[in-house]
Amino acid sequence: MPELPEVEVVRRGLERWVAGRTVAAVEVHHPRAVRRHLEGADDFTAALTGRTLTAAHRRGKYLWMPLAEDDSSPTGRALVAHLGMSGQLLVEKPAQPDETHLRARFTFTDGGRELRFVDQRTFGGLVVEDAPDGEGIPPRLAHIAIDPLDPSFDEPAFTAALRRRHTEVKRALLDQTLIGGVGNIYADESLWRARLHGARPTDRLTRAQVADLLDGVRSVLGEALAQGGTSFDSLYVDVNGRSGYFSRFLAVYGQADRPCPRCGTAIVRESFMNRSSYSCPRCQPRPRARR
DNA sequence: CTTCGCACCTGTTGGC
DNA sequence: TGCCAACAGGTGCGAA
Repeated sequence: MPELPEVEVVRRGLERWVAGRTVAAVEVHHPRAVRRHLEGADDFTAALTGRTLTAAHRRGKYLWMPLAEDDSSPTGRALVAHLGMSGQLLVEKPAQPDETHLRARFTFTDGGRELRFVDQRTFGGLVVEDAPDGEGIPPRLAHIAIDPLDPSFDEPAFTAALRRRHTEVKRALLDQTLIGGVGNIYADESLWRARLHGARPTDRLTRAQVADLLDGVRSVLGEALAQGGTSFDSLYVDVNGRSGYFSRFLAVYGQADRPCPRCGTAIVRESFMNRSSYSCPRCQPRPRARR
């Protein structure tokens, strides 16, 4: 999945290439792409046709584009998108051949480049829903926490909430109601930077350890964003199809058996929450069993 | 309330 | 060459 840096790269692309344009037509090529739009694909299409997308916003890994005010909708509405594990939003010339996993196409009244939603695994999706005051956050996204790069991120509140949890620290990092935007790659990278094993119990972390962890999260997200995100393959690209370069700078994620950049010890892969976790066994020792 | 496991999909990779 | 298991960057839901 695209995590915060990759989604933010996409948001910037939408802001530049799509915001301010008026939808001419919408084609839904796969019903799963709009499954969260409970009124169905036809209603989804009708809700967007003729409407102007005013801006592009992000909360965690969700994106939304408010629709310009219109007589047909008294309250504001917005096009909400989540990329899931493999979703892409691409801005392309109409002559470009359709992608194998093209799920939806938006054309615009200016006759310029199309917006396409391409999604191999169909875990992502699009929905139109109410967004109070136009620019307000859609209710579907209300449970997603502010991300740590946002100036309004409340560090003391996060620290308290994290230490109140009775779980392992990596689980907490991946919990989007606690902190937005962190996924499997950047959780592992952040934990390595903070020299913490993902299985550390949250209720035993000191304030200093949480501060180190947040420093790790912020620095790795910021650096990844500056590199255009992490792309191992063509599945994670910006709206123009270009890959990011952060994969070169990963210290532990996907680096099993390679030396830790800090101490040279071989990185280990462990199964964790039915997925992979990577860490340095020397810098990030497993916690002792609870007594 | 919190916490956890799994279902939801398609494709690629590597071992036998 | 084929087959099959394991794995891939996420989230929502139901169960305990």
